[in-house]
Amino acid sequence: MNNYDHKKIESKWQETWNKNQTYKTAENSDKPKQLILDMFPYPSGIGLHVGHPRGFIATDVYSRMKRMMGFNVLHPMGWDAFGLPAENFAIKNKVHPRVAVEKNIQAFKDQLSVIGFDYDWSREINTTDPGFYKWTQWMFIQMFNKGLAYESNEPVNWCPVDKTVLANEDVEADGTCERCGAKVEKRPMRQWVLKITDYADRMLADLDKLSKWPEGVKEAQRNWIGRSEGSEIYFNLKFTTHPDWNERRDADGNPARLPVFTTRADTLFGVTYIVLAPEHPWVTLALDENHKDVIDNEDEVRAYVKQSSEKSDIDRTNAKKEKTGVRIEGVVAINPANAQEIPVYVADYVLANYGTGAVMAVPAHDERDFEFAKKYDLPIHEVVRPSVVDHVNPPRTDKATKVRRNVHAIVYDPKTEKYLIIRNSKFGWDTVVIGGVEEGEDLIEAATRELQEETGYADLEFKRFLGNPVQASYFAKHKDENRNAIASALYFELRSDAKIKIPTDGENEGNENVWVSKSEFVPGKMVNSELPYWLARLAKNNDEAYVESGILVNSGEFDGMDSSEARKKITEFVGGKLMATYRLKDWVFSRQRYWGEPIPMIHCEKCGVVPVPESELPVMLPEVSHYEPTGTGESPLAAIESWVNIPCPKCGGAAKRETNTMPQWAGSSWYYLRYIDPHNQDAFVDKDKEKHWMPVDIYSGADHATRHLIYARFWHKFLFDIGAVSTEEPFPRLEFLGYILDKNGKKFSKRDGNGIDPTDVVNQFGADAFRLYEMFIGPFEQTARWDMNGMVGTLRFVEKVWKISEKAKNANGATREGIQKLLHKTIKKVSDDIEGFKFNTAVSSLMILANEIDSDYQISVLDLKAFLKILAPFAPHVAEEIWHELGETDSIHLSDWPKYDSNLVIDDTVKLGIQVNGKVRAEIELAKDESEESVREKVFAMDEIKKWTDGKDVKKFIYVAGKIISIVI
RNA sequence: GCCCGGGUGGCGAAAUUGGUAGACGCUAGAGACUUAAAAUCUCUCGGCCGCAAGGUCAUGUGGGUUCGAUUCCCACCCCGGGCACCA
Repeated sequence: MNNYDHKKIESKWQETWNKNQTYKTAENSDKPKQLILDMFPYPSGIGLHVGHPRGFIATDVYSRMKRMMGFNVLHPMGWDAFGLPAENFAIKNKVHPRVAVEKNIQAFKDQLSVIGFDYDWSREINTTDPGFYKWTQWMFIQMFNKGLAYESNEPVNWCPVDKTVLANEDVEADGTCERCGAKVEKRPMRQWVLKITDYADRMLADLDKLSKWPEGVKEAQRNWIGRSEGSEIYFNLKFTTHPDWNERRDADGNPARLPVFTTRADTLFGVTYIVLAPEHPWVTLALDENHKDVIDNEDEVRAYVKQSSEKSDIDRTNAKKEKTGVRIEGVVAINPANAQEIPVYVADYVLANYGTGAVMAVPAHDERDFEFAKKYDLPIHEVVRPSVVDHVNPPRTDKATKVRRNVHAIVYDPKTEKYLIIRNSKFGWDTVVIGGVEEGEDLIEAATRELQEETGYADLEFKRFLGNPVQASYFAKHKDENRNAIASALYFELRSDAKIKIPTDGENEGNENVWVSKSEFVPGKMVNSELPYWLARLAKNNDEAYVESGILVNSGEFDGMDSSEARKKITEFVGGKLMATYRLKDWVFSRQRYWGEPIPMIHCEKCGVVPVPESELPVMLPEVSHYEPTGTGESPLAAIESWVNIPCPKCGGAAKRETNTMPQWAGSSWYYLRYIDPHNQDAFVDKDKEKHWMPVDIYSGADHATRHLIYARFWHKFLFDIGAVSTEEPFPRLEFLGYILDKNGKKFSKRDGNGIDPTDVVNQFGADAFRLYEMFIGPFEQTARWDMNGMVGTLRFVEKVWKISEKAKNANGATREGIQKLLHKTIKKVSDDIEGFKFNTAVSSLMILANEIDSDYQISVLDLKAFLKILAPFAPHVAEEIWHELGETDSIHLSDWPKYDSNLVIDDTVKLGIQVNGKVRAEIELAKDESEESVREKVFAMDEIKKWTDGKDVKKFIYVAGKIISIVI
């Protein structure tokens, strides 16, 4: 054997594998299947950097192992090539997008080819291929036929730079375009929209079944779908200036009424006004030319609506901004719970596209309403009382409950900055001064009296109440009854130390006045369960809404009811309905750009919207002279009259093609299915083949939690519903790939010029060392930093493998027991680690084994081959080369995965640490199943142990076989 | 603000999920080989005390449970990500 020369062996084997079709997926096979999938790349003009192959190498390793384990493996690759970046690249470089994409794909393939992947290239797909997008269009028509694709004229996100509409998912949280960073505007425009919200509940519920998805991705999807349960409640309107309007009825015979969505129907009695979004249909109606007489301050309202329409979304949705609004004069709403007449406002803190675009405002129990009410001086009515259950003496279910009024006196001494508490030595507790309110007493009198009786302090100044009462439930032992204490807190400051004398027996027995600092004046150190509320109100000066659940008050017959029960009961009571609403919006599906799938629809003057007949698919993307966006809301396709104007397929009359195209996410929503049957002309996938290969066994890729993975799940569920696929979820196991950053923790970017071309690294270190390093760099799902120094380590490892193979081959001896055992342990570990996507520790264990072999080369050729086999997925070229050097003629990658001998994996003896009082003091080698008696004897005979135990009492001797020995003295 | 992740040597990280913390790799230092350098090989490498044996502190911070805690519980701090005027 010569010296290790990666250039020679890598190109040799890549050519051989190609020639022999080593990795071709069998069309008919008795073997069990594995569909191992990467998120297919977007062939950008910049090319790949070292971060991209990480995921591809991982699935390559995984698929190679599975193939050797006897699976029929489908590990395909393809291109997601429609969409804005490809088009923008093409415009900038003055080439046709198709030409640019072809060039980019070739560049990507060149970069990938040197790494030595096991793709079956005969199944390559490309979303811009008419044979592919024919089916994307076909699926769109199926959605249209099921009513899931519809036209809408709602205001949509418009990117002024890319000159196209964006889906909500394409807009960043700060209101900028995800692609170009421009501020996104709202424009009313005719759009195709997919009714993804119809699937919201199922997508949410089925997340729970995806046990092999990272929790974070599922959580992001839950947030994105944003289901909240609540009630729709109807507020009738009363027109005060123009009562004739009160007689009007809608189509269902209802009077004018406003539906509102709320999650807090329990606070209905606390509603003090109604707020409508500026875009609310009722506001639009009232401002309409034809309804001039409905409200009194039309001009003012119109001005406000105009003003907020001119605000950007970012300004509109900034919670920190001060709230504004205008009262609509001449109309009031009727609270259905108590028939109270309440004012109606229009304010832009209410969003038109969430819920019903109208809210019932409960300033006492909602922060936003509270802020608005304070500003416009609207009433604040408490209807939910905070409620605590005493953690020391919780109420008993078998006892009667009595209600009692309490006062809590919070006393502060500004001079010492301390608080007064009572420390009771008899019961061992600290408490604030507490007392009952007696007949005919007000709260201040009661608190002042209690302070004097219990502490003697007589010169106190009452400052203020700490908000509304809090209810505390507890069991009062001395009275053998449950108590609901309605406690009010009163805040006092100490004026002077003047005291009166108090008796120290009776009720005061064991009591002692103590002044404590703020840090001790906290729940946990003191028994009062209400204390957190008092402290918060002390800090916030009572200037806060209580937004939690509690016990209802001031709510008529619902007083005393728990919030959660009241939500249902009050909704029923006022004839509302329980329902859920979603943050998720329907998917805006059209783009006013050239480089996308034409939407296969025809607009006929007579028949309306008619889908292109399926026999005429695909609707080919026509050639145009200008593919730059027009900016008018029409795509460049609209300019080609010969293409646009066609006879209606239904009536033969004059009709026009739809000129919008689909978004980039269309093809990627189902591409994985096409790999199964990529050349099928009659169906997007043959049904039997689909049944055989689906679901995808492993889906690996970067963070697309809220875009691709939402769309693809929705799309797949639709295909399932029309019987086109056999599973409800496409990807039962998702492996989330961490990014690779540069040495300084920065993302690789064209602008920073910090990209590292994998081809350069492969040229220098070889594909095998590169692959090993990409796997060794850290946990697969974790972000990693690229360090060229690390490449040295894996290259040394490959060279070591080369060296030990040659030495072992020449030695041609038997395997030493130590190596034998380690080999079998390593087989187990590598198998388990690859299965669990823990590639970094798999590589590490291979290194450990190589080091062990390197110590004396006492390994048989047979065992050496087993080592090569488990190395082969990571370093396919060098493993193949040595394999053939050892006389094999078939590919190592088609050989069988070694099995480990379970007897060899377990050690007969084991080294245990010996702890004395929790500290490791010595180490001992014992038989695996050594008896406790013999262990005890051996341990206490050891000098290192005698040193610690001599002359001491051994209180405890713990021996956990195979784990630890622990001595307590 | 709410919800997910995460915090371990100079660095990337391990640790059989309660049992000897720091495997494996990088960097650094010392040495061998060499005319020299590179490559390679050997040794050292968490902090502090010590010539050493050894001791002691140490897995973001502070408490707790336990014979024993990186792992479990409570409180808090920091970093990354998702959502956020969502009623």
